[in-house]
Amino acid sequence: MDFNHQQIEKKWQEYWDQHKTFQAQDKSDKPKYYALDMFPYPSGQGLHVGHPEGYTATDIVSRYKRAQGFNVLHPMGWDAFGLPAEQYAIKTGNNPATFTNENIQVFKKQIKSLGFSYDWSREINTTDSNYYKWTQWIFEKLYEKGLAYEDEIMVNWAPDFPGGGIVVANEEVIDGKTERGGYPVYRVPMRQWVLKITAYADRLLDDLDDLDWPDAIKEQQRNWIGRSIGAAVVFDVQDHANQTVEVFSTRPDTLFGASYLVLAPEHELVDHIVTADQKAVVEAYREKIAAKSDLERTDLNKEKSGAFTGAYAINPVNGDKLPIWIADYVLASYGTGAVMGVPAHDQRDWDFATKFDLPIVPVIEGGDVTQEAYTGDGLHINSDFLNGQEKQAAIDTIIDWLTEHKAGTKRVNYRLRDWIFSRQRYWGEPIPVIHWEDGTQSLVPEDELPLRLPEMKQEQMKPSGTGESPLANATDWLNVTRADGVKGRRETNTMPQWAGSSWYYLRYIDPKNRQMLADPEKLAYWSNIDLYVGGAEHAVLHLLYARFWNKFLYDLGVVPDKEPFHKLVNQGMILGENHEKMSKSKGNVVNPDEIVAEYGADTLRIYEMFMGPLTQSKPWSDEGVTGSRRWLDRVWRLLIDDEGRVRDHVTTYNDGKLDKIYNMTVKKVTEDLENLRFNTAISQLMVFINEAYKVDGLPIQYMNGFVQMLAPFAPHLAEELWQRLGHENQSISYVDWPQYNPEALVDDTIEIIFQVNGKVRGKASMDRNADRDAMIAAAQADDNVQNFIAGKEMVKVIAVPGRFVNMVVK
RNA sequence: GCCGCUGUGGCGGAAUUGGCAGACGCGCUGGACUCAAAAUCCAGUGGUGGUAACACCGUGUGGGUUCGACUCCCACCGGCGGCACCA
Repeated sequence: MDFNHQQIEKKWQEYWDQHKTFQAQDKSDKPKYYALDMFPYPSGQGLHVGHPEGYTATDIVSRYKRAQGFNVLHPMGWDAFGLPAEQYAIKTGNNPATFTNENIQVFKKQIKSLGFSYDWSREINTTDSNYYKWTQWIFEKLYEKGLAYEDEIMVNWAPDFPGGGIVVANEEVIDGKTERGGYPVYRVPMRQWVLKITAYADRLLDDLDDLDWPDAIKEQQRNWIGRSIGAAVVFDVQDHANQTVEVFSTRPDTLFGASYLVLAPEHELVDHIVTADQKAVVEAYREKIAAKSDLERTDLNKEKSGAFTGAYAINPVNGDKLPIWIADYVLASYGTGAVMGVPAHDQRDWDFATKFDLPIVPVIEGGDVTQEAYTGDGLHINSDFLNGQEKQAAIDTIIDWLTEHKAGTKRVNYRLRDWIFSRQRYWGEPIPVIHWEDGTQSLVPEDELPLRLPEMKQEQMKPSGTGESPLANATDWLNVTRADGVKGRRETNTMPQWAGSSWYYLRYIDPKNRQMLADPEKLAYWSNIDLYVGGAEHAVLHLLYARFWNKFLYDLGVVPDKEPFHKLVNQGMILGENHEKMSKSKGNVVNPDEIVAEYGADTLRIYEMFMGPLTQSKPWSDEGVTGSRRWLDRVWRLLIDDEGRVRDHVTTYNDGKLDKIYNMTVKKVTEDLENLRFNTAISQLMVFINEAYKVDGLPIQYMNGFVQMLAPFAPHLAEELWQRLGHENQSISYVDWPQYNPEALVDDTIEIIFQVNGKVRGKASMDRNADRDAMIAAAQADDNVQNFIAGKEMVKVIAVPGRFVNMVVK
């Protein structure tokens, strides 16, 4: 008879709840282990089969670590601010808070049905004012340190976004479109809140080296930060004695090859230097550019464009007159917003110079600059004092020269921009700032935090579409008066969804603390996170922002570690049966609730872990699910008879037949768990069960050990078996992990492979201590080996005792 | 275009430091049980040839290093992901 998963799973989930089995201890002599999942956004869609994959992985590790004697912190919470709830609220008239809480309840029920060993007493919710009080507190600290500021900057404006136009961060723009929904993004100047993540650029880059993270993610962060080292070079402008143009170049050694300068169209100098006869051309060009979205400026428009300002700059190194152009291939937001055009040695400049017929002067030997730019190394030519030098030497020389002549300096630039932090939305943390009518600005005092979101009606929640936030409609909340009678208006923008998730891992450590973000002693005990599992899609959003906030909090002395997540693992995606990404439109979506109802949570857990390596994407298979259930039934039947009693062949007598396979299994499963190789661990458990079916007597000791090893994977079934095997009133969760006896793994005889010219021609069972000569003799005596060596000249014999003999013949 | 990952049976995937390729599971085939079916248990299952022993071929393609290569090196092809005028 098969086991009744519905009954067993309900029973043990209730047991765990009632006994608070998985509550982490705040104070303990045990070593700690902190296993964290990326907390979900509780969407109305409910759980997806991708969620349980990462959650099962951390749950297995958590259960394994508890059995190893660790005090384990394994929490779960809700990243519950976000646009979908607000859009739904606007559409239906629901309150986003109510709606969000309903979604959370659905998610929680689904997650609980999978039997994860979360410490639910530490559950957090980013939309809870007791939580976002501290999100606001961190913002205030950033503000006080000058790292949160308001500025008129070029922002990413997505006017078509559902529910009204919105500003998004650079990290949220993919191919000139919004990361969510794919709406076109335009660069427009707006007054917005910005966090100075660039102040941490070097540390964010350098500290990546010590992290145990997937290379792909580290590489993405490195690219995103994009540090480049070069020089700033200052050019005087002809006929404008008080104007200079500063350019940034990673190749200052090519300065003698500069034939023009290019400013970004938005560069402030343009208006000052443009000549009367070029003014119309420049203005027309700027208008054309302004109407383009980012996508049109990059992807769809590889052809260079630009306009001549009529002005000339003076090359500091040789006094040459260089025409100053504007062109949109130069970005206002990077470097100084101006470049020197060296067409001979930069492909972009070459394209531009070719189009506008500007001179191309080679200054490095090599390549054919009439065909394309030459970017390789070589000896400098046409370069006065740099002639004959190679690239690096020339760079050093020119930087010295520029510094000495006050015409430039060494300079480091980053691709990383400051984090655009304000959103024109209702459903987010209010930014705790007040704008006073006397023109000053102040923070909401710390003792007045949290600054709660006001309740709003459906129609008030709609953004105006002009960039004004809906909170501007909350008149009672909006207006404040100071003790001295000065009137003020609250900041109406809210924080982006990434705010709450940038520090949530800290709050689990002390979730109910009203005095501080978290108790320093508790932080010291639990830091750092030992294992963090989540999807790779957060490579440069959540993971970069969280590192930034952690470093800031570290500088404040609030957190003890300079990095939040020492070990990060990205689970692969679970694809549909047709090997494509699951999506409603493709009709290949699997609902975990159905699997749990029909086959049980243990089956889903085993199946998702057995599919393949955690980090790899792999397709779903309904037949694979039934196979996993079949195996659990097979385990059950091995031990339990039709009446629900332990079978007679489970015995205290050990005939030794399972000694080797049992000890091998303990060894392999333990090692695999340490390395998150869940698929091969399960496969080893299967091998053990196959062997157990072949013998007459099942030693109770081995069956206990097996059930313990099964417990992290299939906890409900394992608890039930554990109880039936005679362990009444005891959860398996804290029973010591089984040990193996290395001696049991060693056989007296070993199979030795006989090779001829590297090909296997025979094998024989030999004493494990057989020496080289004995092995070679045995090989030569083998009939089939004889067929291949007879009459041939023996060139060489390689023999590794205990393994193989290889005879090389000619 | 640049960077990272990846390519193994019909399918998902195994394979310490280079040392028996295909563990385990799915699927399929056969057998046992059954009046029969399902379920279960047992066995087989990379291809070709052979009754068999065994032989030859085989880890994306082509070369190389080695006694020996899925594993290391070079070149190329396909798939996935990221970045993409960042000077």
